[in-house]
Amino acid sequence: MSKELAKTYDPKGIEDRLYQKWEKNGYFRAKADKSKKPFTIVMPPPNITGQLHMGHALDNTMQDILIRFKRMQGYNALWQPGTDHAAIATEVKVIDSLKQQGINKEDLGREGFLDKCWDWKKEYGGRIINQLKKMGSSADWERERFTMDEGCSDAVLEVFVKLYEKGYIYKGSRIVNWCPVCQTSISDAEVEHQEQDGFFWHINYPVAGEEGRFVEIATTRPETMFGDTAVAVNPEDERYQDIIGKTLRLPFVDREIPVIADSYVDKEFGTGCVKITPAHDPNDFEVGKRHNLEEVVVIGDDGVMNKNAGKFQGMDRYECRKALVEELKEMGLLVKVKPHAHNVGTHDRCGTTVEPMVKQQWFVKMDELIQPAVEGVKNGEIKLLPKRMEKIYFNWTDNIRDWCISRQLWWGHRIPAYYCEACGEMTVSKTKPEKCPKCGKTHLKQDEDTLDTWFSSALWPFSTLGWPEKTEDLDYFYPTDVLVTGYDIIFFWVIRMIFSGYEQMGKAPFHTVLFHGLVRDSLGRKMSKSLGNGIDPLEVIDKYGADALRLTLVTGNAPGNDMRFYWERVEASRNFANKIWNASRFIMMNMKDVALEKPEKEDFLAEDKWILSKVNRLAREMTENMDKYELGIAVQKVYDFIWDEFCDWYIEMTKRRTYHREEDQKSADTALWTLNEVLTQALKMLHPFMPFITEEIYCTLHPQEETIMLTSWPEFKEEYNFEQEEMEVERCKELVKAVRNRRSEMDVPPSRRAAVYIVSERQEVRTVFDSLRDMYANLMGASEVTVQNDKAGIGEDAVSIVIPDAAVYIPLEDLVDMEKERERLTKEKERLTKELARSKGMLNNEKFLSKAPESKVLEEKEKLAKYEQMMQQVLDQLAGMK
RNA sequence: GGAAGCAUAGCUCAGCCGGGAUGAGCGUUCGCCUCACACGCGAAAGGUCAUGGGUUCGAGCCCCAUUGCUUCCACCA
Repeated sequence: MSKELAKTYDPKGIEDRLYQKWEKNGYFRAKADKSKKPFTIVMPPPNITGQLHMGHALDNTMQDILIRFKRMQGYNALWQPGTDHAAIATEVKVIDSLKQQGINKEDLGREGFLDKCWDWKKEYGGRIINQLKKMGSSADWERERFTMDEGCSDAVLEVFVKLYEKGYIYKGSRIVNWCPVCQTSISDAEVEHQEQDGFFWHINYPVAGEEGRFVEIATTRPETMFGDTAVAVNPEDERYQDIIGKTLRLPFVDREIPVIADSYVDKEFGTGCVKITPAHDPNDFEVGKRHNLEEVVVIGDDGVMNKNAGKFQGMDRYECRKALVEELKEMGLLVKVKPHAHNVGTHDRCGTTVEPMVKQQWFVKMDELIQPAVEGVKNGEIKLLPKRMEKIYFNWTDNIRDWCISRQLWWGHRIPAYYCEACGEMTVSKTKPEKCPKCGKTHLKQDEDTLDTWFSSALWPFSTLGWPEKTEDLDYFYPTDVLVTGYDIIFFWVIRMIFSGYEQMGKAPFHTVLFHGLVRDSLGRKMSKSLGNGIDPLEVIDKYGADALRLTLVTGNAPGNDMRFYWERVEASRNFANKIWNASRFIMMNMKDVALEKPEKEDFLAEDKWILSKVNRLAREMTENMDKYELGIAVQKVYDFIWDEFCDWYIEMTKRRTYHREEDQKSADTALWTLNEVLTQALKMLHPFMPFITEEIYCTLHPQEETIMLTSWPEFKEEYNFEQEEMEVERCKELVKAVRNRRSEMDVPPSRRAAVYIVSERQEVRTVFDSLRDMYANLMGASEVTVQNDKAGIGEDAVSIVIPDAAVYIPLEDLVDMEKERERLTKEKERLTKELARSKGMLNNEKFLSKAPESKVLEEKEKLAKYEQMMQQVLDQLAGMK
């Protein structure tokens, strides 16, 4: 009936084979179908430049778990995949690779360069997709999209034009973050603040017309002084009242600049005098606007000083700083230099210090657009998990600034703005206008800039479903359900998707955002290329299999928490895979040539009902935790169930029946049926976490079945709830553990069997131990088990154990040391004395009795009775020893 | 400068509604090649739940303060 399985589980070969089967059979496909409820997740599109790392692995594992779970629950589960063009990241890579061939971007021209980018996409865009497949991801790959494919590009143009027409997108001359290396503007979200050790240079600016009088300013960036168009002091700073309105002479360039008063200046900080450089500092820019100051640009796009820097023209900004300070010193204008640690904005892609610059750029006006996104999270329409992420979210929305969306790059969606070369009129339109609407001339030129890569990702939940077309998919699958992503892109992506969803679709793009943390190394450090401490998920898969990797990533982790990843944890996961493999192998070996029929209810033994009841409740607990997105808890439960309850207890309990099938075929077959049934259910519940091994075993176990992934998720059924049998078997387990413990303590060799006497005055207790004797006797190495109501016939040389409601005696003549026995019993007595004191203390406490819930009081009373009974046993035994 | 998170067994971490620290994996010790599995089986040792207060009949869990670590945000030149 079943085929043989290898002794140890080897994921190699199995995983690829199964994945091909799944794909070929179209199990991942989701089609709009009104008769079924949809469940949708859009995959955060990985960059086409990307290589699978642990972050992707975690992200995809979580999504796949949810998708597989919902699919088994009967939902029409769509996992919508795709890749991101990753504007700047890709452009940088392509430029680098061209450089290796001695080609530069400009030589190729825009068209030629874009061809190279598309070549790159063709070559590497599929790489990460294949890597995701190695993970077992059950995304609907036939729907794979790309942020720059035709549909997504159309969506981008549509949104751009719409927002422009509503006045939400504007072009303006504003201070932006400029990366002199990448030579493009970047958004605030792309700026990373890093603490650096710098200096505070105190410089004297001579007051015009007053020989020998100076104003001392302090700056961290002296090279910007050529762009100064004022010096500001606080209007209430009494030290400088007389100088407000006077004029200073800017060293080197001999330009005259005014001293102005502005409350932005902090009297306490530095010297209280601030040089104002509107063209190169965001604050100064604002001050400049208030005071109508000129904006003098002194640093070029490449970070080199321009002609406004006088004799320093042509020098790099940092070389200039050095030379300039040197000269100021010689001129006696440098008052002092103080070390000063400060935060410097750097470009998150290349680490270059960002240069604030005044530029003509495109912006999205955020204040109104963000409102529904704020509301949606506030009123619970969108839940962020864990909830603390809401604080981070609101912190950003409360301080929202307009979004700079234009980039001076070629790879990306080109801004659909057209300029008339004759009259300069600008037209924003999805397609290039035939002629200028103002002057009618036909020479129109498109804006050179492209859009921030996140502009297109913001539309991902609906652009991938066909928007702006009114498609059936869009109608059926939107809004999507859950977004799974790292908290590191909450600003870049999550917020922008939310406001875009509300604005374009009138509905939130998803109802839940499940955040996960970072995957760190064994020392808690971020995995990074530069540290070289990263673990490659593909290497893990190669060595231990995708299931082991997935299990490791999801075990012991709560939503939003970072985790540490190291090889020992993967080994533990691999061991678990092997454990299930062998348990299954064992069951199948026993089932060989046996035709199973569902037993009658009365055929089940207590242990069968016990495990059926356990797996039944497991189904409920798993579902509850999955619904709460507590994947770590859910997987822990199925793990414990399989290893502990099922393998270590139930399989062991059934061995006597399955080994001796010839003696009692019915009993053996009932056990086999139960083993098969429970294993099948456990496999189903484990499937979302470990899809490959569960599929392989399931299909071997049920050769007539095609796949586990389309079977239904187990549900709690009252008819399989056997509380009585659970209690009885648990009682026996306690007994077994107690006996094993004693044997081990006394160094009884496992091979030595011994008689066990169980003494209890309670009839119902004796009945349990009596009737279940066959099940547990072997597990505790008993040669025979006698259950009686007194100590009659038990020799003095027996070791004793006290368990609730009973005393257990094991005659072990030669091994018994009476002194040790007494010692042990005395210790037990002490322990019980303490417990009794605690319990009595509580029950004598009037306030506990009056205020605690009744159930708790009852519980405590039961405990007390139990301890009193056990104490009695201990005292009896001590008294009986002489 | 603002905010958040974390602090529980040697290590890495779980711990739902406040009700005996209920814990897991790894590691350690002891005993086992028990006919599914040594990637295994059985047993054990190991915890002032960071510190100090408070609320409560009762606190790892709630409140306040303190310390340490981590992270995010931020235009103090």
